[in-house]
Order: sequence, then C-alpha cells, then structure tokens
Amino acid sequence: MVNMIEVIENNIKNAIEKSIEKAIDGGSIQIDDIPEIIIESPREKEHGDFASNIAMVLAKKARMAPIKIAGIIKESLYLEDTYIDSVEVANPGFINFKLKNDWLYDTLRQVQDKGDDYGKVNIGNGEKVQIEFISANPTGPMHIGNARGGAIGDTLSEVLKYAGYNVEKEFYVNDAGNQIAKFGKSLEARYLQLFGIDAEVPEGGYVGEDIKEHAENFKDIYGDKYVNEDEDIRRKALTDYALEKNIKRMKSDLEKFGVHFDVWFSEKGLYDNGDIDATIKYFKDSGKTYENEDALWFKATEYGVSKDEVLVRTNGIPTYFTGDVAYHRNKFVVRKFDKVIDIWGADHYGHVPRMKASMAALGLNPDNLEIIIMQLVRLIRDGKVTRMSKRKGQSFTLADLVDEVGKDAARFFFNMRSADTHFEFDLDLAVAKSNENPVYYVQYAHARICGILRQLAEEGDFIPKIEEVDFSQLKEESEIELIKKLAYFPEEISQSAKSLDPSRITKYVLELAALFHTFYNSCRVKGVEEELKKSRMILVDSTRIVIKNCLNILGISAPEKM
RNA sequence: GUGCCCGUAGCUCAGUUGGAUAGAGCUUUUGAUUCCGAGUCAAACGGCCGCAGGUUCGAAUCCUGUCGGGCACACCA
Repeated sequence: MVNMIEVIENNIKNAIEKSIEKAIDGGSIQIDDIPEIIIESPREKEHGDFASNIAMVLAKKARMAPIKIAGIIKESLYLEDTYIDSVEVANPGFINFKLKNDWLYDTLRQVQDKGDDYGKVNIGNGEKVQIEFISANPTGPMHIGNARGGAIGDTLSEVLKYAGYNVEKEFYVNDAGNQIAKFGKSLEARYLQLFGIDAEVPEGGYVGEDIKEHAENFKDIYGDKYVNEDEDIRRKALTDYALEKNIKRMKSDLEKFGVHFDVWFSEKGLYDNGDIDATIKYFKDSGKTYENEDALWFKATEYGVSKDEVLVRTNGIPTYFTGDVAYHRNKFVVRKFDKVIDIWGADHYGHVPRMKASMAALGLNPDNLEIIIMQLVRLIRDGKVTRMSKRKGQSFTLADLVDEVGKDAARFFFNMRSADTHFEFDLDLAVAKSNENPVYYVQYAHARICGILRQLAEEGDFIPKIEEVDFSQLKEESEIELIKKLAYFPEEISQSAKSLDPSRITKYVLELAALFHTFYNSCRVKGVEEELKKSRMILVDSTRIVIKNCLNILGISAPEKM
C-alpha cells in the first residue's frame, strides 16, 4: 500500500509550503494564503524528476516576478531526510527537483517485497461499490457493444479492487416487461408456424434465426402440447424455456471472455418481491406523482429534467424506467452500497438525468450513482461499417469475437481507449493481422523476461536476496527510465480508479513493455560482472511482476513462453 | 430544434486535468544480432492540435461562437 510517487510529491509539497510560510513570516513574500501546491513530473529530463509551478501561481498575488519568488522558496527549502538531491530554478519560474537514485532503488525493494500486491493503494477504504455492466437483454446473443462493456467493466472492477474498494460485479437480467412480451409472441409465432398455423411475428418482434431454433427445439421436447393451450400459458412456457437457454449461453460466452459476475439480478424478481410496488408507493406517498390520461407520471421536471416521466402506463404495466428506479433503490436502500457504477451504451444517454432525478426523489444522493457512458462500437468488415441489429439476428456476437480474435486480444483492444471515445473495431485488422496486435508486444516482453530468468536459473543463477544487492550499479539511462516507470504503477492505479478509466492501465503497460525492450537492447543481464548482474536480475524480475499485475487486471494471460 | 461524444502526423490514437521544444504505434526510408527470445531495438521523414475569437505569465487542454462526423431526445429498453 505504498505509493512512492505520492510520498515524494507530499514531501516536496510540505517542503515548499514550509518554505513559503517562512518567507511570509520573514516578510519577503506578502500573501494571505497559500494555494494548493501542484507537483508534476516534467517531460524534459533536464528539468529534473519533479517540478512545481507554485512561483508562477503566486506571482500575481505577491506582485513579484515568478523567478524571484522561486528563488526565495528555494533558499529556505528544508531538504534533510528526503530523496531530493538538488533544486534548480528555471525560467519563467519553475522550481525543478532532482532526486537521488535511492527513490528508485527503494522502488525495486518495494516491488520485490509486495509481489502480486505491488500497485495496490488504499483510496477506497473498503467502501462498498457495486458495478453493473453489460446487462444485455436475454432475448438474444450479446453483441460487440456488450463485449466492450464487458471488457471495460471487468477491468475497472479489478482496478477498483486494487485501489482498495470492496467491489461487487452485477449483471441485470431484463427478464420482464415489454421486450419479453414481444419475445414471447415472436417465439409463439415461430412455434405455431411449425404446425402449419398461419401466425405472424408481431410488429417490432424478433425475427432472428435463433428464435426459430428455440421454437424447433421446444417442439422436439413438447411436440404439439402447447398448440391448443391458452395463449398466456403457451407464451410463458416458450419464454421460460428460451430465456433459460439464452442466459445459460450468455454465462458460458462470458466465461470464455474471462468475465465473471458475482450476482445475476433478475428484473422479474423486483416484481415478485414487491420492490416495484414499494417504489411506486413511495413516489405516490411523497407527492412526486400525478395522473394524466390514466397513466401515472413522475414529476421529474421538479428535479431539473426537461420532461416528466411515465411510471405506470395506461394499460397498468409499469415502464422500464420504473423498474430501473426500483432496481437502483434496491442497490442503495436494500443492499446498502456506498457507491454504484453503471456502464451504459451511449444509446441510453437520455436515461441518465431521469435516473439521477429519481435518486434525488428517493432522498438519495445522486452523486453516489456514477454512470459511465460508453460510446458505441462500430464494426468494420471489408472496410465497410456493418450495422448491428439484434432483432434481425445478423449481428457479430461477443462469442464470434472471442472465437475469431481470442479473449486476450479482444480485452486488450477494448481497453486501449477510454469509454467516451467512438471506437471502430476493424475485424479484418484484428483477425488477419492479429500478430501485430499490441497485446503480443506486452506478452512478449513478459515471456522474454521469463526466458532470461529461466536460462539463468538453469545455470544456477537465482534471483538474489535484496540485502545482497548493490543497487547503485543501476545507473544507465534505460535502467533508470524503466525503474521510474515501475515507481509510477501505484499512482497509475490511483489515477485510473479516481477517473474510472481502466484504459490507463493498458497504456501504462504498453509503455512499460517498450521501456523494457529498450533496456534489453542496450543492457545485458547474462554475462556481465556479478554485482551488476544481481541488480539487473532484480530489475528484470520487478518488471516481470508489474507486467504480470497489469495483465491480471486486464484479464489477459501472461505467458512464460510464446 | 435541444443535449452529449469526437475532431491532434498519410492512417489509428496518447497527451500526467492549464506548463517548459505537442508524443507513440502503423506506413515509408536507413541502420542494429559472433553474445540473455528479431514477435525486438535505434534513427529519419511526417503538425495551422477542425476554424475564429476570448480568459492569463502560459491554452491541444478552460469559455464563447462556428464547421464537420457520430449518438440520444417514446405510455421502447
């Protein structure tokens, strides 16, 4: 649970703050209060390891030239017992800090000491977080958009666990409501058609091949038993049968994709256990509703939403919105999650403000509901955009994707870009040129390290004990840059968790792998002087650990041989 | 019409939440292995950060406007 970067930044912040206080007391700087001190790591190496712009920020308030303020701060900086080696002032007023290499050597000690746990930070404090994603309709197979949601959701969950949250992953099964009714009617039509009965799939129903298959399989089991049954009974039998099959299929497809849910939550269950009625009653009792044309409306406009929302239709059936409000009430009120994260496709964007409004109406803090809107995936095949329509049954499914490009490549790909970017998945590229996929670049780095260590072990050279290593041997630029990157891993987890953006980890591990390859080409591990070899073995092994931790978070295998 | 996302090298995208000379990968060109895994590395080429204003010491980043692409605005989910 140590974040070296955070420790150093706080050290520098404190030193600067004390220095400024001293300057204020001494009258050399005249300001009322000290603003937040920001420490950054400069792009240019000549600018040191860390830098602060505080002098420029203070310039106006203090009515002094920034360069002069920087000089004053530098003069009374207290640097004992820190990693700071030297301080320089640069135009127009930056204060640049150069560190002793000890901070890097201590980083290696930490990586070795923590192993699988290196990178873990505690910003979550064990807070109970629920993350809900995919939640695809169980009326057909999952499509490629669901795959993106799955990869992002699953990886974000792991990031949050690393960041100290108590995470529960959930899939909301829409097994009730209008779509299911249409699903049942579509199945019924296909079933009756098998007996030569002139039945039509309803307007807006499901016309995919999978519906026909369900009907045929159903017929194989039950024959004509349901042909002359009451239609409600017939539809229910067909729906129950097909839903079970579909959900089973989704679970096994997700298993192959490496996504595992802690809870599969049934929408129907909300009707059965009274949560829906309780929610409607709560809204009614608290005066948040009115009736219009026999429908029950929620006064969403009182919460800043542009229009009111229907809770119960004229036909007496609650809307999807009502179900979702009851569902979220269940998350917060019944199951007591501190924080809830939903990952939705951009086509659900319009749903966000009314959900937030309903949380407020329930007396809950809308800020505890975080909604990640994921831009839709466009599928490119033969250089053309292919449209996906689940109802027409012609979509490229999640299962197809895993079969064609593999779990590792698919998960890596989806996590290369943040959720809010439009994403084009070029199948031809991913399939035909899968060897060029960056996932191999990272996995290769891992396998390469394992290869080196394997060979050394065969020659009797094992990873040395930390106490026996003289880290000051490590001073080549490629070594320093690599260790620096390792030092940033916990900070990367922290940033990734705070911004709810798992793609940072993918970008990080790519850069880490690149730095390793650079190191490999300029420095040797085998065949160099003993002390240097020992310290490089630690460096290489530490790199292996961090790459592996990243790949674990991403849900991607870390092969020892390729 | 209203709201949201995107616009950065020929292509795909980063850009540490306002910092110093805007970076990778692919493509093209050139080079590197008697030695730990060449699925690798090094270098070169490549830019009006969509456009126009504004905010300030400082803008790809924030604000306003504008153009282009995508998505959403149901008694659907």
